This record gives sequence, C-alpha cells and structure tokens, in this order.
Amino acid sequence: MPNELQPPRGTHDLIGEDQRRHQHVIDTARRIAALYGFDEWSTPLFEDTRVFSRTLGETSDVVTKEMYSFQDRGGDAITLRPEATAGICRALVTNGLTQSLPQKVFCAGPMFRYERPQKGRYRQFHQIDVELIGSAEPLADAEVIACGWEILKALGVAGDTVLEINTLGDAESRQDYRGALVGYFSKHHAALSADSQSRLERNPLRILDSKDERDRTIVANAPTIAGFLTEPAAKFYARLQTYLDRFGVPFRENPRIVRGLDYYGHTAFEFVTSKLGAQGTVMGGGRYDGLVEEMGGPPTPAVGWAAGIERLAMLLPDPPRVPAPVAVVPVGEAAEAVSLNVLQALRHAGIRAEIAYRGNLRRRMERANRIGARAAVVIGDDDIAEGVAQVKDLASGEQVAVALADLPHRLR
RNA sequence: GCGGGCAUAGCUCAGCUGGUAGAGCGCCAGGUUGUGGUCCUGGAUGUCACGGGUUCGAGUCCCGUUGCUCGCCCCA
Repeated sequence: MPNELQPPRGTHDLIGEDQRRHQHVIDTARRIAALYGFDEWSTPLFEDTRVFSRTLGETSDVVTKEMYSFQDRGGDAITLRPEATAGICRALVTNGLTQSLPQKVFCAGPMFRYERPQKGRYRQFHQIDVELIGSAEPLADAEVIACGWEILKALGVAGDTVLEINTLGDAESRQDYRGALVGYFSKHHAALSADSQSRLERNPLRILDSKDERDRTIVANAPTIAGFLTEPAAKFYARLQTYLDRFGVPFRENPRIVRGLDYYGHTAFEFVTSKLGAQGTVMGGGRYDGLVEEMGGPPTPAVGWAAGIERLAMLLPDPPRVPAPVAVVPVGEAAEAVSLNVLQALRHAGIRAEIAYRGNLRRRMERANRIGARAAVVIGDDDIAEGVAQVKDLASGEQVAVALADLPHRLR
C-alpha cells in the first residue's frame, strides 16, 4: 500500500481469520489451564523499568537494546512488558501473596520487544503464560509441562511438536559445569566462529545452541552437564522424568537447551516444531527459583512457561469457523417491523442472526449467502397475514413455512 | 545492529533484449421490481512503493530511501 500511514514495524492487525485463530489459541489454553487449577491474572502492560532490568542485569543487550522503555510525563522510567513472568512475580510480592503459596497463574496478552521481525516474531506479539509459584517439587515442573502439552494437543499441533528437556542443575552443578565448558571451548578457541569466540567471554553456555556448522562439531564433543550434577540435582531431574512418564508426556533429552540468566536452575524445556524454519520453539520454560527473591520478595521456588500465540495460530491445522448466522429477510417496508421482532427473538434464543440494512429481496438473499448464513427467514405481507415466515435452508434450497412463534425453536 | 530476496488493481500474479498497463478472483450493475449459490452480459478500479539518474522514451536499466520477507546477532 503506497500510503504514509502504516502500522509501526513489527506490529500487525488481527482481523477476520487472523483474529479467530488468535482467539482460539487463547480460549483453548485458558480452558485447559483452568482444568489444571490455574487462575487467570491480568497485570499491567507496562511496569516500572526496574521490574525487568533488576532481574536481567543492567548491562545486558536485552535491557539496553531490546526493551521498549521511555520516560512518562512524570519522569518515571517505564517499560512495556517484554514478558509476563517478571510482572507476575512483582504482583505476587506487592499483593502479599507470598503468604499464600502455591499460586497457579495463567496469563495471556501482548508483549513488546524492540527487535527485528522474523517469521512468527514481532515487536508487539502475544503470549500465553503459565506459572506455578511456590513449589520446589519436580511434580510441579511436570504438571506445568503436562498442562502445556495438553494445550498443544487440544490445538492440534502436538503431532508436529516434540518436547525437549534438560537440566541446568543447582547452583553448584552449574558453576562446576560452566568452568568445564570454558576450559573445553578455550582449547578449541581458534576453531570457533567469531560469534562463539565472543560468547566464550560473555555467556559460554550459549555456544551450546549455536547455529554455526563449525561450532556444532565442537559442541557435539563438549562435556554435558550430566557429569557435573550434584546428587540432589541429579535426583530432581530423574524424578521429573518419572513424573512426565506418569503424566503421559513424551519427551527427549536435549543437553544443548540452556538459559542465560542466573536465577534459572534445574528444569529447562522447549516444545519444538520443524514447521517454522529457524523459529522452531513453540513453547519454552523452566524453573526460576531465584527470580522472586531478586524482585525483592522472599526466596520462592517457581516454574513456568510461555508460548507465542502468533506461532501457535499459524500452526493450527484448520482455521476456526465462524458460527453460521440466520439471515432475516423482510420483503417490503411493512414487513420490516415484524422482521425486527423476529430478529430479536432469535438473538434472545441464543441464535446468531442478522438483517441487511437495505436492498430488495434479491440483494438481501445475495447478502445472506455472502455472510455464510445457514438459513434465510423471508417475511412478506402475505406471510404476516398467516402468522408465518418462509424458512429457506440455504444449503439445500428447501423452503418451508414456519409459524413466527416457532422460529427460535426451529432454527436452534 | 548485519546479510539475502521482494515491492504492478481490494487479493493472487503476468508484463520478453526499454516503446505510454494486463489476467483471474473479488467488487458494482443488468439478465430476474417475492428468492441466494452456478451461468451470461456490461462496468469501475492503478502516483507500476517513494525520490533521483541514464534515455527521444523507464513498470522494465542504475543509485538512494522506505516497507515487507527470510536468515544472522539476541532471545527475558
């Protein structure tokens, strides 16, 4: 469109089928999360910048380059939420709910990240989110994952999706492993890609999920965390797998799944599809026992996941259908008054019903067809005299006279 | 922030080595002033993304810009 008015980069309008797909994802997730005992929370779309920067580290790229941050008119530093978890943890603390654990939270809505759009990746995007705060047991991890799996199944996308799990261990395991990795990659420094050479300085774990071919062969022989797990950490991971089996969630281990920040530990997982190119993660999460404390609350264990609604929406096997309406078609001005009564009676009976605002019979029938009506209720003067309407099935073309009072019942 | 591809009607696209813009679908009207879908006939619609350059002449070639798209970086 050669127009000066365009939506900002990375934003998009949800209209028609796009909106129906989007809404179907939310409705399905909300319904299933409720079965698992999760309550829906709505937290602000923007927060004090510190809600996010405090837990991310002031200097990381994420904070300096990829958040939508600004000063409001009162001079406060504000950030549009880039994810749901931090705001939920803030709400947990400010509402005193650390006294009422565990809390099981479902959340859905827009998130904002200032980054380059790609397939299924936008600047304003939408997520569904599940957090279980206040349990340190691996059963909690398994339940959170099982809930996600059931949502993917209900959406019809589970067939192309596989759950990959890993453990990041506890703090001691992680520290030992990190040291071993730095030692290993330092020996291969010259053979690493330039990106990974700088990762070695900043965030060595990230080398493990590098997409570079040269890195991959080196990574393949790198030590895994398995050899560095403390006994409690190894036991936690083993119990998680047992519980996943009991919940009937298939999985495979992927020791290359990592997390960048220190408050993550133990469980890390991703549901991955091969159908979205480079952006294959459709749902991801893990355990973040350190986050609530960094937010200023008491030490509180927690586990959760988030999933991008846009990605799930484009994977839906079939577009959600609009319920077919009934079209009320008056013939002549006198019939309009009766038709409006019929129209409202149908709506009050829970039937989606529409009336064209103008046009002769033919145009109104065309209109009825175009909006996908399943039936047309044609009402003319002679019908009114007999107290009936002509109900035409628009699929079969059959038409029968129905008493006006019976219409809601007959069209249900 | 970096790299590749793309940009023509509401949509999907055609337009050869430069010669003043096309199709299908959709839309509007008629065939049918009380019956839609299929069919027939007619009609409207474009700053060829934007700006500059080369040329007698640019949708077409060159440069720049913007947007879209795929990927990299990043991924809370």
